[in-house]
Amino acid sequence: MLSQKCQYALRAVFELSKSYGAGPVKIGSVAGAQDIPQRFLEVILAELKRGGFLESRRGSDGGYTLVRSPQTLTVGEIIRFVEGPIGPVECVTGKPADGCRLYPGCAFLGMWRRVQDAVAGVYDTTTFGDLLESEAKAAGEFVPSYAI
Amino acid sequence: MLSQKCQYALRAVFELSKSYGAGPVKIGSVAGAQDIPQRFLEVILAELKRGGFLESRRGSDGGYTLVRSPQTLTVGEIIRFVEGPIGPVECVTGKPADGCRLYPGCAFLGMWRRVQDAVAGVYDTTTFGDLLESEAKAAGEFVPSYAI
DNA sequence: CATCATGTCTATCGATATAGTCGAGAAGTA
DNA sequence: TACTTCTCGACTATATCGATAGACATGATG
Repeated sequence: MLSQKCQYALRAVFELSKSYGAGPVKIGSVAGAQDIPQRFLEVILAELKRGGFLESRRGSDGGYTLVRSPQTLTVGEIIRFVEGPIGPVECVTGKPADGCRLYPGCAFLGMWRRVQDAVAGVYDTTTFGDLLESEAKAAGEFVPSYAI
Repeated sequence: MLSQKCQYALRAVFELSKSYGAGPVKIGSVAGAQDIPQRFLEVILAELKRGGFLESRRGSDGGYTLVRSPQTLTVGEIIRFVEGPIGPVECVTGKPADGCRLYPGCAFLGMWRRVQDAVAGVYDTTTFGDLLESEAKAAGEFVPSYAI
């Protein structure tokens, strides 16, 4: 399960993707649009900036800007930055010998790797550009039932 | 990331799979073979018993027995019992409206479901019988480097 | 029946992570 | 100057995790 913080980070980057190339977006605006506690979001955006994903400006007309194009920025990059390595168990995320006394003969290792590959495969092939498309498509398909 | 407890549970069931049909296995024996703190394992095995996965006998010659054949028992069943539903976020594990103000138009929903399907796909198609085979195979391939 | 070996139950504990808040300050803009 | 916005560091409450402890129940054995 991804942490709430990580989900907020993804939603924030997604929101900034919408305004890519259109000037800075204020924290309050992102918080409102994505339903994120503002003071918490401040912390998160500052981290993402330090990670090189965002730029910022202060003062009125200030706000945050996405550095790279949503078309090339993947969900996996953000998740790894916020959460650390992706994977179901420590044996396959970093130093494998770490405590696993059963390594490398462990019967579960193959399964863990299959899960890891499957998950990382999805996250690393999904860009924020893709997500923008998804949302546009969903909005297009959505037919409000105003008709009786 | 799966909890330590869940990994212990899987290793314990795996260990019991080895003795399926061959009488009860003591807690201490499982704990030793799989490197699990015994008092913690007691708690875990008791839960698995309550879940209907194991049977037990007390006294000397006592211990735990796997109820179903390793060939039909999947890893997914154990994980769900110990951890609850499988999935990267709450939106796709149970009641979806739970707080997600953006549901059902959420741009991430499709991705979450792809991840969930991929993960559950692996866990639900891996039986403890498969794991026994993996281990046997790994043991066969393992060539200790005694040769100079 | 006494005894020993084993599982069973309930409670507790310390450490860590999570989710979030707060106040003061720095840097832009008008 | 005054206002707006980001920035920084500290802080806190709560929950969960991983694990342990003690008392008890039950079965086998002699």
